[in-house]
Amino acid sequence: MKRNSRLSLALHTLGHMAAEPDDAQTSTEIAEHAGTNPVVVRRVLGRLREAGILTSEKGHAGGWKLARAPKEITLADVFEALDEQLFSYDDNHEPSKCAVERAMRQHISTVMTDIERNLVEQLNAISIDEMRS
Amino acid sequence: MKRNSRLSLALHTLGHMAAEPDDAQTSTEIAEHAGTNPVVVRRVLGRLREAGILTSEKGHAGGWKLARAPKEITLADVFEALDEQLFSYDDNHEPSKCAVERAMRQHISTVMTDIERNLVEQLNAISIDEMRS
DNA sequence: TTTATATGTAACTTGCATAGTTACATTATG
DNA sequence: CATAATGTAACTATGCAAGTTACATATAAA
Repeated sequence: MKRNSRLSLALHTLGHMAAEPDDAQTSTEIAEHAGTNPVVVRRVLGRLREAGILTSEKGHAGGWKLARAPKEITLADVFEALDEQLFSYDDNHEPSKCAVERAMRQHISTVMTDIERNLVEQLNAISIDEMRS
Repeated sequence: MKRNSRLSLALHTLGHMAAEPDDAQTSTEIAEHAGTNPVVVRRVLGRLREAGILTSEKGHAGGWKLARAPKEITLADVFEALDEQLFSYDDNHEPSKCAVERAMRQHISTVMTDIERNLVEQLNAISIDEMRS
């Protein structure tokens, strides 16, 4: 697997779960289907659980399930749960002493914030359920 | 320096150049001001040169200059020159045998393309010149 | 109550992208 | 010719995410 495949893995898995919301799936099953490792699956799905999108049960007959109806889970929910940085611009700078640099950052930041709001709006309009077809 | 600072370095440098478009700056000067290394500067600015945004001259009294007026250089030009991946979603997959996965990818791709067009449009409306203040 | 089977998670390895560095060839100016 | 700049190859250092191993914990079934 390459980099930044968390979103990919999450959506793929949620897509399958949306088709059969009552069947629990184990991380081993999910990992085999997705061509990765059970621990990686648990790490990614763990974030979705923390966000209230999935539930997990330990032990015999345990596994992972949707925490609510597929129609009630939007793409924006998933993005936020994974804490995906949508843009590659590095925003974690300490304050610069250079006025030019500060001005540039400010401008970029404004544009990015604007675009991000726009994106989240669009992502919120799409549920996992309607993404399967 | 951390990761993905190419855009940051490029904009910062272009900002200064826009203020004094006729003064050539050496990669050593630029590196010192930006707190990095001359070779790194040459690598990043080299991309801007390939894109026709900057020119460079070797030898005594050489250095880097804007290739055209600051008003004619947009944020979109810079983004494209640096080949920045705007979104973190990994799109470089081989075709999947799983229909659910293909459907998810298709949906995401549609949303991303839409957002990206929107972003480029906004970036094209902002020139380096007007970003200084 | 024991056994099998799941998650949760820490600790480590691996792979890859980027920054940083060193060294040197090339080129242009004075 | 000496100086000072870019251009670039080759290497090291760093950081991050995926992948792996190992094991503690929890739960269901035998």
